[in-house]
Amino acid sequence: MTEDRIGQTVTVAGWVQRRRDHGGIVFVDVRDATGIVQVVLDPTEIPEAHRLRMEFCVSITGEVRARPEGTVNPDLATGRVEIGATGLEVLSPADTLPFMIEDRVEVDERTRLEFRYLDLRRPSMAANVVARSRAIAAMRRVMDRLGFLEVETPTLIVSTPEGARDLLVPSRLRPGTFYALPQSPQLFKQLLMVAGVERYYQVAKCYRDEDFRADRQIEFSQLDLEGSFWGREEVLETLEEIVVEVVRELRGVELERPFLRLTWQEAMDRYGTDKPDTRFGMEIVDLSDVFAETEFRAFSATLDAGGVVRGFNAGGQETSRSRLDGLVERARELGAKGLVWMVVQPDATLRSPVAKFLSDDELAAVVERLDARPGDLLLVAADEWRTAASVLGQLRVELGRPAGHRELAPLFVIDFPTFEPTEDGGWAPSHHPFTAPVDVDQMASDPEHSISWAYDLVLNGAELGSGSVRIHDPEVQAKVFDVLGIEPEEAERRFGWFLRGLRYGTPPHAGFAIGIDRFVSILRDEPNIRQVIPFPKTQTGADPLTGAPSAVADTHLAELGIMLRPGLGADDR
RNA sequence: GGGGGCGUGGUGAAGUCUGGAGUUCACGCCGGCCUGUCAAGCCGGAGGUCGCGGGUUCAAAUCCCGUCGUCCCCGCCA
Repeated sequence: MTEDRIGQTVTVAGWVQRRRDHGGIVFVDVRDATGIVQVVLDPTEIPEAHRLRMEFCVSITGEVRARPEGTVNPDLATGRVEIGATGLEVLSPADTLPFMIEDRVEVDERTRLEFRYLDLRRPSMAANVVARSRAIAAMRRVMDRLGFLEVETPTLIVSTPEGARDLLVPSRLRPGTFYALPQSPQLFKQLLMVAGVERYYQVAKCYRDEDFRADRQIEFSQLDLEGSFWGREEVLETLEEIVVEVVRELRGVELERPFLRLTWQEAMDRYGTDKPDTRFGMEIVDLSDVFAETEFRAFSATLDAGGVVRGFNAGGQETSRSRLDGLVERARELGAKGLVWMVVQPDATLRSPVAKFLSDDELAAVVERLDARPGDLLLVAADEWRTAASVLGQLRVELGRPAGHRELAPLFVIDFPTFEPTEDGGWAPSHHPFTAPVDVDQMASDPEHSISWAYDLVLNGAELGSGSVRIHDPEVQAKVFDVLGIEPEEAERRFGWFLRGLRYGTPPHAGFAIGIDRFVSILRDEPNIRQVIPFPKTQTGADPLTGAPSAVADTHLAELGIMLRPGLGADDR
């Protein structure tokens, strides 16, 4: 609706974004999915103009004309023209709104979800819907270009008690038994490789019944993909193609390839996390050797016990005593035994509560290692390696993460450990039990140091997804189960249907899954994924719009052979 | 399972610390005036179980206990 339509008679249908009723003349901004245009109504010709209210759905006919001198609105794409109305039809009036359809109003999120259909009319939310669609379209475009087949897998599957809690669906035809909703299409996509599909992808809904977070919902979407005769390189190259295409589509920028790669060990050592945010420095530095001979008990005791002393330069920060005490408190919350702060003075000496316990050489070495300049705040932790890493990593992010996230820093973390220790002294898969170890013999003899062919995609410090080269040899699979303490009988009972499939000529294969909600929310600068999910749930799993989850009729339960335990609070139906 | 923030006309906020009449501001809604606005303006009006329950007090939005809802975080998320 621009100047090239001047003189044309048009009909616009949409919603009343705003009305400005001057009595003798009425201006109405009409909004549809494509934009906003100003309509001018003369109440002497169209008396109904006075009745218009926000969000009425209307159809207006009139002539497009140039706006009079001095009334052009440069903020509007259609601001040089207006429609002189000759006819007005109210297609549907609107009740008084629960909130206004504008971005600048912050509304309680529960209310937004209860009236999500109105919330989605807000420009930024409408743009999120568009962005999500375009992101998925870009993904499909790449997959199609690379010769992938989109294959659907079932959402009512067998429960495999492993990983997250399953969501269960009772079976009517087989009372007392349950389907599970898939946590991912993992095993089905591997069987598609056995089936000879070779290049598979799917935009898949996944379900994990764990507690909610800003970046976690009970149901979410993944771009799931898998390739036969593939190893890690093929997967990572494909991922780069996808990420570059989606970022180009949503941000209009061209990411550099190849993406940065860090091994898991490097990521943990330098950033204290397996999902580093590399948009800023403040890298963590090992100081253990600096304090190898230290007199300072807190450090020497930790080192003697096999721990580490590490720190990072937080740069220029507010260094009031209360702030510094707060950081120490925060470190304790995060599990550290303590935290040592040092503030670099103008003469390059260090102000620190522990300075008097440290030698001049040690202090000088710290300044040098951390490249410290006057005004810098240095944070040092002495602890068991993993604790030191996670505490410093968390503090680094809290002190350094840039506001907003316009920059994009994608990277791959590779060479994940195959296992992580469990509380009872055993081993749990750090990715999943179908992940191929790099060295099978070492995996069996030294599980602690075994590296697997697992990798993550990280964007701005958020885990966008993970994948791995899979085990295609039943012998290797059996050895992994052995390390995990899963007896062959148990493996057969839980995964037999899948393991049988591996015994009929399984091609080597590898794959990945990208979290679509997280990806789009980062590219849209949204602080949580609910903003890019049209109908999300609250932190307690409720949908304020529909009232889900709800109690159901006793007759319905009886049909399923289900009797509820008393006192669950859901029996007030 | 645990820690923290928030809950006040339809919406957003102030008032809560330090108890004293449901008080205030902006938007919306209703009525009136108004022919060039674009967050229109001006005048008038309606609209409340201060989330809910209990307690302390002469008196509770305010203090205490409990509970519900919501958000953030830890645990959890192969």
